[in-house]
Amino acid sequence: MSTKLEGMADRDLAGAMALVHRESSALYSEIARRLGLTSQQTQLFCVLSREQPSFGELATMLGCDKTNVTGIVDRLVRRGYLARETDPQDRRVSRIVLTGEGEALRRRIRAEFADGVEERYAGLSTEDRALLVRLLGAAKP
Amino acid sequence: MSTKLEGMADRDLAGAMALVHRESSALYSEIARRLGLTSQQTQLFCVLSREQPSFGELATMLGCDKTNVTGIVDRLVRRGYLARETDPQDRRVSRIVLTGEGEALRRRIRAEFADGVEERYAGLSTEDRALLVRLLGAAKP
DNA sequence: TATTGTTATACTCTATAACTATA
DNA sequence: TATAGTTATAGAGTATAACAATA
Repeated sequence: MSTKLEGMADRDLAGAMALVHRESSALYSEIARRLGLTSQQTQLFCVLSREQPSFGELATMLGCDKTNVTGIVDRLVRRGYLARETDPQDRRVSRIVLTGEGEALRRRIRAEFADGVEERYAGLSTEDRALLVRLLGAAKP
Repeated sequence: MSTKLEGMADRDLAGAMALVHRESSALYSEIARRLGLTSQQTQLFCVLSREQPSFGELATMLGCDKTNVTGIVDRLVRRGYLARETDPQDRRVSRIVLTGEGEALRRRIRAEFADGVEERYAGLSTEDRALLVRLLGAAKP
């Protein structure tokens, strides 16, 4: 494949990252279309875990302003996937909670995303895949 | 749909990919804000090379519908970064051309993206970085 | 006073369908 | 007829600023 330049490693890494980003975006879009969601909604389900983030925390996770989260969550509340819960510790904060339907959808989205990634990297051995995970996770902020 | 997890490697890889995707999205947003652009516009400059893609080709590269490209390009034409050129071979197709200003901006954006990636993976040795590039590029479609 | 989530505004991105001009 | 790009439309995402409730 591409044992390309060795003085251009950073440029190569940036290019590889840009490509990976486009591939993941395409995967999110594909899953979204299949499930009648938007790409952003799909990504929201991917960052949600069982813990219940506040609107501010979710904004940070999604990398967008908190004002956007209100709208995105609203539409998913209207469709029955999410609910708001006031934090008893601090009544200013609302926590985002998955409904039963929401949890089922979340599982399906994550499984489909994992399938897409699996298909993309099917050519790698188990060891190489573990190595890739390690390298990607290295020196995380 | 697919063979489930052997261990948790696939889940881990998917999680790592989702994280990398969010990080790159954040990087694009940050560069965009710094330069007074949108995230999409920034990504457009990152996929543009010296070759001059048609609107359809650019739509494929960006992973969006061709109808969107018209608007995105329009706004960048209005700001003096891009121009349209009718393909003499087939007068139906328009090719997107970088102006001088556009080429300068493209270089700056790619450099800033590369800087961001470099900073993120500063903890990796040169060898590990080359390995990462190789693993990411493996078995590409 | 500071913070959390919301609303208002204005603009951009998005997909679908219908249109035009070329082929 | 088929294709490339455009326009029209409607909805969703985006950031900024101003606001209400709570701390």
